[in-house]
Amino acid sequence: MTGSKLIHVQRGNEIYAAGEEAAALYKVCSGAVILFMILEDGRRQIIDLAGPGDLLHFDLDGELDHFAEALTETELAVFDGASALGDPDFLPFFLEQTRARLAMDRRHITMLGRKTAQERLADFLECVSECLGSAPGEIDLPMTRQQIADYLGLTLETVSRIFARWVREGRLVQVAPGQYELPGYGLNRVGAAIKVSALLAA
Amino acid sequence: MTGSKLIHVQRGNEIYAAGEEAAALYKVCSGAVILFMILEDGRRQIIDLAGPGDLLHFDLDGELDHFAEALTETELAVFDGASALGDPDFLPFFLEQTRARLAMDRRHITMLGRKTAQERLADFLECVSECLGSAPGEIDLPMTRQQIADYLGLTLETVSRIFARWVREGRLVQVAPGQYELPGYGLNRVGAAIKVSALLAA
DNA sequence: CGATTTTTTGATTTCAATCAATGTTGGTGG
DNA sequence: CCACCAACATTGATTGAAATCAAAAAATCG
Repeated sequence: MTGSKLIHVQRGNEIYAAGEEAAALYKVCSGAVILFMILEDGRRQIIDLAGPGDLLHFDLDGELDHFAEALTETELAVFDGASALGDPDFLPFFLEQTRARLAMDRRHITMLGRKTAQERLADFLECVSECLGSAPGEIDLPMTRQQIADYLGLTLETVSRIFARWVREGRLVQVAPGQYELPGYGLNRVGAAIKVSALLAA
Repeated sequence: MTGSKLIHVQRGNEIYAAGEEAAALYKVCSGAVILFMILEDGRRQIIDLAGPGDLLHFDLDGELDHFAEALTETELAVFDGASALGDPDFLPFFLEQTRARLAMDRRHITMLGRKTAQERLADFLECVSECLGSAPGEIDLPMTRQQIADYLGLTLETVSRIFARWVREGRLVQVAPGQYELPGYGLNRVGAAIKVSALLAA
């Protein structure tokens, strides 16, 4: 990336805050980032997860309307958006990123508006396994119950209960803290997608 | 718009469907459009409202993932996105539109994930009064209860009950079918924004 | 190892969904 | 013009999924 500099952010640290002037664009090189909004009374909603290759926001000026925080130790390329858009190589990447982010957000809206707690968590695990890319059938979850709940529009207790139920019913195996596995996945490793539907089956 | 043609769509008619190849971009000239997704079992979520000046989608190729339908009689400019992006006047407009749409979607996510039914409806009325621009303090609502519910992630009964309660409590006045007014608005017409907070006050 | 954070689990409540009529409105044709 | 019909909206009774309240248990960290 021309004219970019690299920064490191530790787990849990803020990258930018709502209200800050949008001065730079950020691209994730390694690690994972959560983007979120906070209501006046403290209610929090995580908007998006960003992994390697993703841009965090697309604002070239004005105030940012959301917060960004490192979920794990994260390396970011920081650069000036206005000048980068002059680069003919950068523009298609920028457009594709915004398009992809809009598609993610549309899915997120549909999930929050119309899906049950269990469906949301299943969708989320599928999304995480793609997005933060672990081996197929395995899920690497560097998030607390509260963070998952804030992404899904639920409470941490509800998230905890659903995990507990799936593990109790043998639909999900916890191999380590923050690491889960879908049992019997070896049998149907047809594609890359995790068969999260198995989590919901009656 | 260079190389564009105008089309008319009647209220309730489909503009495009999910699964269609993204061949053209659409800009609303007059009227209003809803964008929505439908789950396999028929649950529907309205993603966005588009009014005059708005682009409906931003996909230059690939399959569209959502539906677009005219809410009122609508006039649309249809044009080729790929060639329009070559136009140096068009690019900034396109970028600003995607940015604005992302901001709307983030607010929508936060609303669906973290707000109560009443807060959602109040937010929605505020959004509609800006977006489909009626006079300040007045709200023009060309949508059925079901459509409002599908935007807010609620049922039509819940939406109906909240309207009924606000009208009963004198927080909202129905001047005509689909037309509401905030009473006492003349006193605080400080800015352009409707004081929806009055709807929620204890 | 102690202290703090995070997670689990249980009991109870609550908001909105669901189920079920009834009432309105607007368009159409007699 | 009015009667009829089909959408659309309201209202009530009841249920239900997830939130809230409240401890205990487990994991993480210095």
